[in-house]
Amino acid sequence: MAENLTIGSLARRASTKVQTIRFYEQEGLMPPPARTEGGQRRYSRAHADRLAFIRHARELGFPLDAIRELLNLTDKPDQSCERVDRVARDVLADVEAKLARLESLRGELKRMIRHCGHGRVSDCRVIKVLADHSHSNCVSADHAH
Amino acid sequence: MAENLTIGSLARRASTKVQTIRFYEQEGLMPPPARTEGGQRRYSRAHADRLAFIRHARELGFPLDAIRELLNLTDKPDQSCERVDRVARDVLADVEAKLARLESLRGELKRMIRHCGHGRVSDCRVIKVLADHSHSNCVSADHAH
DNA sequence: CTACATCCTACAGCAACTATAGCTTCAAGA
DNA sequence: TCTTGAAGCTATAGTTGCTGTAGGATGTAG
Repeated sequence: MAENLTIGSLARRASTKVQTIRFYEQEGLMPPPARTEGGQRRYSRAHADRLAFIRHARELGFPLDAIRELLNLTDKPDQSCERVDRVARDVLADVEAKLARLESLRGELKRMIRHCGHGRVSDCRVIKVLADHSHSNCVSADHAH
Repeated sequence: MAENLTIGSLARRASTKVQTIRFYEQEGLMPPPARTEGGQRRYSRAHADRLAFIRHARELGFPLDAIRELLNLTDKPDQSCERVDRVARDVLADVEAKLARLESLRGELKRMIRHCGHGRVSDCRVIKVLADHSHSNCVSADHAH
């Protein structure tokens, strides 16, 4: 069951766009499926599973290169999963770095907005902070000079 | 003082690349500067200030379109700064949305890595979670079906 | 006056898709 | 069987915000 899926129904199942699936094929992440006589793609269950794997990894922030590596590793099930662990840890480190940066941005944005005088542009605190960053207004450390 | 800056020295002051400045000019964010007879750009203090404004806003996560709007608003200093406030709040909302998403990703990645058995790929928990998302392993709500 | 850093334009490339144009195929109803 | 309309096909360009490169011109210090 669920053999011979068209690209459209596969896309609906995976909550992706048709073009994304073709893009993954072009990038070597999805193997080329069977074709009808007229040249249309027909997918098997294995394809659907692979696409689900890719999408879930993408949702977790894995870049396509990392996913490619994970997919290669699953083809060698007897290896140690050290590399898999490594890839996942790299993604986690990346996510944590982004979090730290965004948290500091949030702080500065909130401060900026809180001090907005709601008057005229010429007195606007938001504009002043953006203009005078190097002089005084910026407290956060991660992008000071 | 600080008139007639070359593009290179302006870039050094603003911690940007030369190409980035040319890119901002092309995008209409930086006004075209004076040129020498030979065609090289020479920048004034006003240019340096404007570039600093752009860079600081970028560091805070403002997209170029938003920066364009802010720059237009600073040319009309008598208007209410309501729009400025709005732009800043939009950026903050965007930052907070990204934070929420990354926090949930971090949780799932950590759980995944913690459960990795450090054995063979065929038993790897990380791979299993990525493959079986739809079935059971995923607890987070924001991307469950 | 020569050497060398810096400048110029124009264009390609990055990530990960997304959208469009212009055409063909498939499947279901009459 | 024929027709119609949805969905498929390829190829290419666009998105964001730059960054890098090629191939040449300019500016300035010694």
